Amino acid sequence: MGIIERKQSEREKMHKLILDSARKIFLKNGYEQTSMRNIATDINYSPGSIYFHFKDKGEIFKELHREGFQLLLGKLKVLDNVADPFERLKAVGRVFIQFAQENKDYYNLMFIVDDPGKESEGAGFKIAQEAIGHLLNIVKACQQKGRFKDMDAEYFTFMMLSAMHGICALFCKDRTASFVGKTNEQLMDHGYECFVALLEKA
Amino acid sequence: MGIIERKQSEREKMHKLILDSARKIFLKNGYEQTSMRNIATDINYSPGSIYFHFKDKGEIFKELHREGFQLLLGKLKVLDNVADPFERLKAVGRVFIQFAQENKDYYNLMFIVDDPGKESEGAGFKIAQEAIGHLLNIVKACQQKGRFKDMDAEYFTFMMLSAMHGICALFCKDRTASFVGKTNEQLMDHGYECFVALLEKA
DNA sequence: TTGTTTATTGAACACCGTTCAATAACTTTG
DNA sequence: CAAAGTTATTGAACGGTGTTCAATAAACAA
Repeated sequence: MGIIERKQSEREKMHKLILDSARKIFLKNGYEQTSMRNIATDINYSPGSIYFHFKDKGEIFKELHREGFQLLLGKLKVLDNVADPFERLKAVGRVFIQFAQENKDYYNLMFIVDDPGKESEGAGFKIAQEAIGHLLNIVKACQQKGRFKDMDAEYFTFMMLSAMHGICALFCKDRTASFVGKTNEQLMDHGYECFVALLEKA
Repeated sequence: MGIIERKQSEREKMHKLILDSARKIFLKNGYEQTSMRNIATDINYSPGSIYFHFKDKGEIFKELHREGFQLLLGKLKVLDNVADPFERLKAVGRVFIQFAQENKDYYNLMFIVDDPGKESEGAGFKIAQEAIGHLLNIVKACQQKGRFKDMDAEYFTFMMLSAMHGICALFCKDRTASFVGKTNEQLMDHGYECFVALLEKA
């Protein structure tokens, strides 16, 4: 019976329609500045209708949150081809920062905006953990090649992530204005190269 | 005529009353989760009255934002006694992170919550710039003693700040759950020591 | 006492996320 | 085909938000 399948596909179409509009508006105006009515108006639907397809605003957030991580992970996966683990580590940082530059709003959603749902739960948490595990493995591979031998791998990974996130977070919140005469991109790129210079001496 | 002075002092008293209540509620529930009506109720005033003393919610934010920076700067100033610039630099980071741990909500207000007012403007911006200039000077002093000689002082400062902020931002947003079996404080403290270890080798 | 400035009020406006009874559209059953 | 049932959609309504503003009270100056 192809009827329930058609029903299903129509529900999926509606799901996608809402999500596409939400993505567009979320990434333009930010999560807080986007209302359910904005989305509803955009797709010519009633506000209440969205709640038939999504439990609440946080549910839409979660889906976009996951999207963002998949996008980032996809870009990081390419680096598996880089044979030397230290080169891979440095490249991860560069790709991470580039991702933030090119997807400022996804980045906000993923790392900065308050998680409306409960933390440490759901697919979003799992995928974040996957990303961290990935980074941790690279660090350990570096150590097996003799780098960062005297460091705890987990704390070192956390520190790496913090440094990269710090750069991106200041960028996303435009807290870079105090460095006059330098563009955001200059600060981020050269700032990261400073960090890499430290790594290279360790 | 002491009358206009009394008037003035009463206006200041009211200003303080609102600010005290706002601080209490902001730092407990967060900026977004605090309403003008919450504040008004707390001090037994009408919602509209607040607008006689503050332009809008963002104006209150700005004042607390400034407070936070003054608190932080006060703690950093103590470190002027540390003679060796590199020791001073390392201590700045430790104090910064400690500040975030002890004043999570101020930290949020200062570095994470969206600035409701226009950026790069007003006293808050000036004080932030002062803090950065302070850090920059320490970095330059380190360079004069032979450290970080091959680095650009400004980019290096930005990188330092990013690393510290990254640690604190992950903490403030509880994005640390993916590191199982470690407390926030452990991650922050040991993570920072990892970073210091890098600095020491440079 | 009258006029003027200053401070306070609370209703009102336009928005928000969310709920829900009503309803329309479509599918299944009798 | 008609009745019953399921599914999707609606828009009003609820309680909340930041903010404005005419009315008002209080304190001062003339």
